[in-house]
Amino acid sequence: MSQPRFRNWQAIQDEVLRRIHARDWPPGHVIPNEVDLAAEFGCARATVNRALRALAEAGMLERRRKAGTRVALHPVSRATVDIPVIRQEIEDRGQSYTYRMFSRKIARPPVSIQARLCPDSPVDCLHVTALHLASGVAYVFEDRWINLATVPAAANQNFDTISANEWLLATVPYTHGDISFTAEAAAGAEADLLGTARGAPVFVIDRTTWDHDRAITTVRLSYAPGYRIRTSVGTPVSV
Amino acid sequence: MSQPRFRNWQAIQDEVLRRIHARDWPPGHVIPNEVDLAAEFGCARATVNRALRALAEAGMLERRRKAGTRVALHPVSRATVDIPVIRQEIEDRGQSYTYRMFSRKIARPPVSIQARLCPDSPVDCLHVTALHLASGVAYVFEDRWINLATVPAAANQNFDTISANEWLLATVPYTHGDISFTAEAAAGAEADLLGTARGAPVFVIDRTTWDHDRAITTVRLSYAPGYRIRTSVGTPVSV
DNA sequence: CAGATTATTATGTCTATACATAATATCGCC
DNA sequence: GGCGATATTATGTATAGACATAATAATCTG
Repeated sequence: MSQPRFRNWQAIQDEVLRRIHARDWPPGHVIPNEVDLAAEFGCARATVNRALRALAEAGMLERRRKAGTRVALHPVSRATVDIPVIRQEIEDRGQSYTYRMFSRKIARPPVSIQARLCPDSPVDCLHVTALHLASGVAYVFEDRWINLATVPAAANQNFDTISANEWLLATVPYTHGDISFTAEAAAGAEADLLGTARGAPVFVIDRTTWDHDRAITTVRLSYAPGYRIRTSVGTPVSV
Repeated sequence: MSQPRFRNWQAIQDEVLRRIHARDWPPGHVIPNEVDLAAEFGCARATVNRALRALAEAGMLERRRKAGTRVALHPVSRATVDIPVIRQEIEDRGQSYTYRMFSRKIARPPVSIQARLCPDSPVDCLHVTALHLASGVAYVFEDRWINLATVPAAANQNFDTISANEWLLATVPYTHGDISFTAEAAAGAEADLLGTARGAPVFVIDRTTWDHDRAITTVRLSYAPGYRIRTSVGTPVSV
């Protein structure tokens, strides 16, 4: 029984997926170990490892040392969402980007914001509100607090030509961030600026970013009606 | 100048990230090639490759053969969102899961659904609506069409005890899917079932899944107010 | 000089081997 | 039989070397 010899890791990945789909290896099933698979596929163990590791990252397999590799019981859909810079997002749609700042002042943030930016002791923050427009039409309203203890340089920026969104990305590197998506009712001023009725559903992205342990900024982005985040799931099978 | 010798790929990843954050390597900068970095770090090229590949997958670097590796110009936040089975999601919150089916009938879907499930020629589909409850409270309303040409077995399932969501995941493997997130106004029956006012903002997930080129199902999940998808971004630095 | 061909280069990957590490299984002891 | 020490096992990772591949740069040719 001379095997067709799977020579690259994608081919092995596809074959493993095929067996999962064909229920040769049903959910929960412990699959053969890397050495055996390498022998069966006629390749090095490192190649099998590469294929299985990729499948584990995609959520199809669960791997534990000594315990082995099993087919995931709950095949969660693991989608990767790219959240681009707003200017980029608009220009990628073939529309022209404009930007209008509405307010900019230094203040102590409300406790809800303090909890995220400076949980230990309140510090001065820069509060900026602005609107991003696509071909002249309101696209997203930005309500941002910048931690001046982490980013003192922000105090010297007036943000009337370049948005805080872009300035921060270009100036202040971050190590990690929290993001959440919700559907909320458009509040007063927000609704007016987005050109929608009060109480209309708006898609909201809340994001807080840090540089190591120091919070940089927290922002609420409320998108005009019709906004949709698209993504896809699925193992990168060469269909 | 004896280097500290970076012996594992995570250490190399951290060092590369440090240089990016420190603006030693600003956005757009072409970093040294793998051979040089391996020499500098005192490790094998494969180890450098592992570190850089991981950073490229995270969106921090852009790599092209021959052209080399450069720091990403637009550091898009690449977030991975796990979309679990609904029962799992509710039970993970420590709440009890219940399920109520509302309607189930075989019919030709409307054109908007046909476009996704059977673009070539209309086929019979199973239309199921149901409500998932967390500790007795409405959690998410499910409006699903199942392609009977792809999944004929679904016609024999009444879905009164097990939800279509779970049955499909356990029975029909899929290769890939489209997902989108929107904020929409709760429509009539939907609003009543979710226990919210009509027109109230609901978070909606639309998903269509395929097995290779054959569409399996398309579903609209509208979540009760307060629903929030959380995720995080950031390179896996060992902070 | 334009266009086609060839050389160069950096990443992509495979191999074989070795050792590290975490988790389980087993054994010996009380 | 219960419990702690030890052996075993599968994955995780590092290494040096090799060849593949894509994209660019250089060169040749009409």
